[in-house]
Amino acid sequence: MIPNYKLKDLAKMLHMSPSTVSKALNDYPSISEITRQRVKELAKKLNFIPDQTAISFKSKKSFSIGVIIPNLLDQFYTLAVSGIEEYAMANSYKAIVSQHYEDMQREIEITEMMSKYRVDGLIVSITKNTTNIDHFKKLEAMGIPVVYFVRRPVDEPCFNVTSNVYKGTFDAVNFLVKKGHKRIAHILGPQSLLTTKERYQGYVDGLKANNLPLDKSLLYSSDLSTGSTIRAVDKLISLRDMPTAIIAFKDYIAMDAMQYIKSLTKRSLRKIEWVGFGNLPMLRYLDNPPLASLEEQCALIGSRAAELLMKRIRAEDQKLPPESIQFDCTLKELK
Amino acid sequence: MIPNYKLKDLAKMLHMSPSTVSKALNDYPSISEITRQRVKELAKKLNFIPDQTAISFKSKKSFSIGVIIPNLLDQFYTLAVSGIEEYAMANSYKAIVSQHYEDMQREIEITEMMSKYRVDGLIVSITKNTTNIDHFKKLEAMGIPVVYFVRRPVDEPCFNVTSNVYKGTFDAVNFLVKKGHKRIAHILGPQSLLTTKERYQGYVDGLKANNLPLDKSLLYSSDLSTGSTIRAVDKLISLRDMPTAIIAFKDYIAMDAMQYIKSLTKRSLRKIEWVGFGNLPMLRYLDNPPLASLEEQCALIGSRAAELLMKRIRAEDQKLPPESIQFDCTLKELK
DNA sequence: TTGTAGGCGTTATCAT
DNA sequence: ATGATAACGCCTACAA
Repeated sequence: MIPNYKLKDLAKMLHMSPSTVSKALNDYPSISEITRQRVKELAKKLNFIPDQTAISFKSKKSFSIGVIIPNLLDQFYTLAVSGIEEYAMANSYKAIVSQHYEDMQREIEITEMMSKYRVDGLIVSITKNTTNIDHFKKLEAMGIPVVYFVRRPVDEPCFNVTSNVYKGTFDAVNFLVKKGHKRIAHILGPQSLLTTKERYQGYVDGLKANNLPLDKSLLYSSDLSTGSTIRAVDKLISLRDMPTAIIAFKDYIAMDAMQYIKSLTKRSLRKIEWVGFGNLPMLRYLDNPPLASLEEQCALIGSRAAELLMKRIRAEDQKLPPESIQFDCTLKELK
Repeated sequence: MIPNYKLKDLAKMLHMSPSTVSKALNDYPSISEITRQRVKELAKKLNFIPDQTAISFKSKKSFSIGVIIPNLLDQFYTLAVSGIEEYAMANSYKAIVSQHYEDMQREIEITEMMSKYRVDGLIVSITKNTTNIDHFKKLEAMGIPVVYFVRRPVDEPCFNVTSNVYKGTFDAVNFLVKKGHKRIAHILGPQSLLTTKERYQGYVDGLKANNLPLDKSLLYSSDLSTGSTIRAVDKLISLRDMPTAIIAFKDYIAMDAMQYIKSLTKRSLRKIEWVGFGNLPMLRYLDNPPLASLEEQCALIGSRAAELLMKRIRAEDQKLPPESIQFDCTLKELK
């Protein structure tokens, strides 16, 4: 059984006071080199590990950040979380991850748990149903900074890190036009999300830049569920003048849609080209991937969000002006 | 700005002592009903949140558990982590997740961080290169219980939760034999893993039960990397008497192998049937899934591991006898 | 350069 | 049934 030595124990062994030991371990300049060395040597020898709970208590910091995401099975979030964790660990912080599964009530409960845990800050990607963000505002009011990534509240200035999906969608339209497509549809994401509107605007402007008409019948929305995606696809393929290419809100929608189309007998439908968002690792396992995907910097988005949060945490109570960071998407041809 | 009320604040407002307030909030029987109510009412009104860092300090518990896994991108672990988190949260515990990416050195470092964080316990799936577990033993010696899941140390009695892959592989052989296969190969996982040996034994016994010879040339090992899997496949398909079916250590190996085979010109190879382990959600996106997969109770394995760990945490210093929990795999036909 | 003393917020023990 | 007090381990202002 390895004992848990305390400062006091080391002090006694070294015939010093606990404060001297503490200062030596924390490299206070007032401590003599020789003392510092003696202390550190013994600490190492005894495998002294300062009690983090005591340090947290004393410093009023938990050294942990909360992370709330839709779903860890979505590789976009898996990678983002990895980025967050990496950055956090490198800064002696730990991440506490939780999934809301698109349930706003759950999001609220998790947020409350996070405040009970006394996290020093929170990184969130809200649910598609999050209409109000009082729960997050409450955290901010308690002095716990919140940074959003990808999905963020509408109408509220906030700290956030996102992909430039406006430009991404714009690029996708250009790409498809160059490939000869003129009937380009777009399956939108949940209407409530800002990131849905941004893609939409990129789509509109992309068409305009190519002198293509905006045809509202080429626009359907999916709530991200497979069923909803299928309904959108059904609408699009029942058009007299079908689209020849479809830009999907994200890779998973493209995959669901393509799976569905494959299940249909009408083989010509398989000629419809797809462009998704994410360029997620799992695409490599598909026999028939989408034509292209807009690669997002998932892990980087996560780590920058963490960085931004840490900056706010370090700023303590001083109010910093909301900051938005955007990363470009890169269109990758997949076949 | 919402203030952080303390026990002392409530006490002052209620003209009571802090200890009475504390007892009331914690439902001590010695506190009168009326006092309890007055206290709770005010606490609720002021949104009083006890300082968890103080409670942790006082109680010498961090109320957090560490989780170390190979890689969050592997859906098996994603689901296991979800199970762990769910169980932890339901018990007012938080999970701190970290990935070792098969790097033993990293595993050691993470383990050390976890002890610095003073986690109350640790749940681990070791790396394929983890030859010694001194770092985990050290944690145990410090009074921090460790529970392994899926991948666990060889030669050491330990608390662990696994899938019954012996029976799973046995079932797979039976299944393939019933389908008419006689040349059944097995791509083993990393040799160091116990769970590799267990599958192997199930394979051997499965063949025996069906009066099929054990042909060592039908056995190759993959270190889980795509390259290594490809090399195993190459060996198998260059045999004069090729296998007609292959049992893969896990779904990802089957997927890598099938991708590789698809890239080859010899189309007949695509008739080789595959059986994987996991039946992971992403399989549904494959146009040509393996013939079958042995479904594992990923989330359940995670939550039971958490449950086991909590039991050990609650047992404090009393030594409990090592416990092994196994869940059956269920063979699912996928096409 | 080192030591002393007080306090962080909560809870447990003991006294009233 | 309630209150006073001490203690958890560490840090830091201040004293020596």
